[in-house]
Amino acid sequence: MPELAEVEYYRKQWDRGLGSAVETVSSHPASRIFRAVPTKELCKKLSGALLLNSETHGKQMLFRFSSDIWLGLHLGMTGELRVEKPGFQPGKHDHLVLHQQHRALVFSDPRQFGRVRFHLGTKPPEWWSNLPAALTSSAFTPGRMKSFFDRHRRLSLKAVLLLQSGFPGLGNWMVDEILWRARLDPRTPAARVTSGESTRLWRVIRFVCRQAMKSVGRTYSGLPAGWLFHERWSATGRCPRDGRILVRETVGGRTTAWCGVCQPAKRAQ
DNA sequence: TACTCTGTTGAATA
DNA sequence: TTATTCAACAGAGT
Repeated sequence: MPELAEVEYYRKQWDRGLGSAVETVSSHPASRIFRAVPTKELCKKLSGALLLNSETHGKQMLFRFSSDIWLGLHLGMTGELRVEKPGFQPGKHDHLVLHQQHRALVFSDPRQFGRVRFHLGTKPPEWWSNLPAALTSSAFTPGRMKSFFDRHRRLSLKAVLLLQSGFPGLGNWMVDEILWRARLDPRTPAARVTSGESTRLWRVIRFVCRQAMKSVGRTYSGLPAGWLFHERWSATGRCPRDGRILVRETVGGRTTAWCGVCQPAKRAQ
């Protein structure tokens, strides 16, 4: 379940290949992750190109190569990037492998919910430039968040925060963590959030994103004790604040854990 | 063995 | 237009 910090972790895996040329490319062209991408052309173009830099935006990754080549990757649910030894033989789930002289850069995804994009041009592709404001950037303002809530008034907070068009990079556990910290019931309709709660929520979003980025890793084991994260997976998980057994229900179509005591339901008006 | 659950995106449906 | 449901896929767990 790669969310923004985990995506950042995977992006960095490929950093070891920065400045080096791709010698050959292997791929499973029929794999779903390529969607409409012309794999033949992608392999041909990337062969000989230098990996110049990379960045993440929410759950999206963009790798820039010489000769105006851009490679966009999305890990979906089970995708991962890793580095293997030179001459690596791709396994069943290794859909795209960039072979360099001293290593192989591997994109692997058993369930094929991930996605590869490909762009040629002097400027970044449109699907990259048009991404919503990053949550840790100055462009993500309380006002912007409020107007997003206004556009999705009837949706539960859980569902709204999962919308990548408003909160790029948030995933299931991060949203639960955020709502727990902001002491808001995940089922609360976006329209019922008061301006005070909204401000609090905005601060918590930035806090959780920054902390998650600081403890970048595949397992999030770097997250401080006392976070909901450590409790929310098990059926016997308890609220780190008051020790109550967490409620577990499907909200917004996703398994959600919250504390019925410190995240009280709003009464009907 | 057969079933359920996992979690993200986007298409289909309401 | 907006909200909900479901399919895509593979594997781990019961």
